[in-house]
Amino acid sequence: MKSAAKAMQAEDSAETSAQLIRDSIREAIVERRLSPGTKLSEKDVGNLFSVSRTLARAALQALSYEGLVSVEKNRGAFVAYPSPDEARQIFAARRLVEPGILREAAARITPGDISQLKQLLLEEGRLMSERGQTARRAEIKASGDFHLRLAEISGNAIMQRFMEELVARSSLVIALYGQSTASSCGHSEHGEIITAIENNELDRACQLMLHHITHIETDLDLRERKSLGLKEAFEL
Amino acid sequence: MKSAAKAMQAEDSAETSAQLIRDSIREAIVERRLSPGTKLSEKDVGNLFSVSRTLARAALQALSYEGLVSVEKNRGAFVAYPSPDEARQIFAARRLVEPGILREAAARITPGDISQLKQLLLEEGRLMSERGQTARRAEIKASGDFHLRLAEISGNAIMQRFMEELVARSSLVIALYGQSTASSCGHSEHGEIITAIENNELDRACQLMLHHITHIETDLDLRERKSLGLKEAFEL
DNA sequence: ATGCAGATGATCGTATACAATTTGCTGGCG
DNA sequence: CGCCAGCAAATTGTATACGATCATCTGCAT
Repeated sequence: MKSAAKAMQAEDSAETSAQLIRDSIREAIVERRLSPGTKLSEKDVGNLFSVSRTLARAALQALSYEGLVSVEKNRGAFVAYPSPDEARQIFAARRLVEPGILREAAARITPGDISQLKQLLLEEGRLMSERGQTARRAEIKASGDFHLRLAEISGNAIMQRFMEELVARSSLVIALYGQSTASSCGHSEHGEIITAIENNELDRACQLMLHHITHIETDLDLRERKSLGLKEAFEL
Repeated sequence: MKSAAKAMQAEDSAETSAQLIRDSIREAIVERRLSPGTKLSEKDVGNLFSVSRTLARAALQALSYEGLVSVEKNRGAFVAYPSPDEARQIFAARRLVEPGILREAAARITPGDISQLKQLLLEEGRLMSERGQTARRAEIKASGDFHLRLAEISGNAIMQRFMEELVARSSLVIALYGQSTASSCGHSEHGEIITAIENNELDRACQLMLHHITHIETDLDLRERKSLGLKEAFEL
């Protein structure tokens, strides 16, 4: 397999410090430890990770390219506060790409992949029944990982990166507009998709995926929340 | 229309210097004034734009997130040199998303959009018949703009940005592996797609789009070129 | 002559310093 | 009493400086 190449490349690039900080902050955002709109000052970030503003700034810039933080000139960086319209676009994008990814993945999937996905599902179910914030966070992550794993199986690194961005931003949207305190993702729907793939019912799997994404979106209340600044109030 | 909101936001963000540099370099890459593999040292870039290494570095970082330059730790930044496999993934991604974008665009397209697209086509045709490097460059840009304009019409900013990345990287791939010295994009195919949209033959338009993308890819010779370092020779 | 070791130069990685801009406060004026 | 001008503090924008890493070249030993 390609583990050799990957290891080589990893050893080579060696995750520069700024990337580590970026990953930490991203994880915090996706797991909802950081709320949308929170200010991320360069100094604070730098102090928090014991680096200079230079690296903090680089990390924040990187996150802004992923749409997870928005940097405003001369004002600073903030955890992104996606507008309802942005939220709709995110889910529209997922509806657009995920069936295609699913098809590619189904064409390349191995029995090993399937059992791995099932195990992921089990883990997800276990977390759902647990109580507590940490379990909730882990559940959020796990439910996203299902979609990410599918993208990985598809073998297209570009689509995989794009999906990572979409899933991360989806988590932000759900944090903002989600109502059902319960699971963000219909857990059972993931299972149905897997069995559809197993049975080679590709069209049905795609249908299920579409419904699944729409289902997540339906559980949102896409009304303008808070007033993240008068600016936005007049933009729309 | 939304020009007011856009102007407001533009006035607000005001394109920081690093972004201007990034845009300049990206344009140079897409128009093939910069060849894949060319070294972009921070000092040189800084001198060229009369800024410090700080800003040059930021611009190069940004371009690396778009996949147009690759930065190697402690070695520097280079214009990306996509591998054949990467090239295939880029076109696979386009086949995956462009039909969907086309559908969205067709649902929202206005007569004004259509005439604008046709005008773009005319311009493209005019450039095709011209000689000279500058005409060739303009043609490359115009043929990409067709796809970009479609994404813009679709009204999904996220997909639009993704398409911008894909089109830019496609240009790099064609620069590397393209054989037909002639047009990168079958010009006539763009026209057929538009007429299909006009006639509400949506399925046919998508089919044409898929063939079009595949046609571009077919005109490539996806064999390893040059030897961008023995490193890569052993990675695969 | 060939091959390895150490020095040298260039380039990147990171921190710090200074300039520019914004924000919030304070004080005077209508 | 409210409002605007102007100052002060904080934050970002950019440049420069220093340390670390890598590439190249020289010179000695084999």
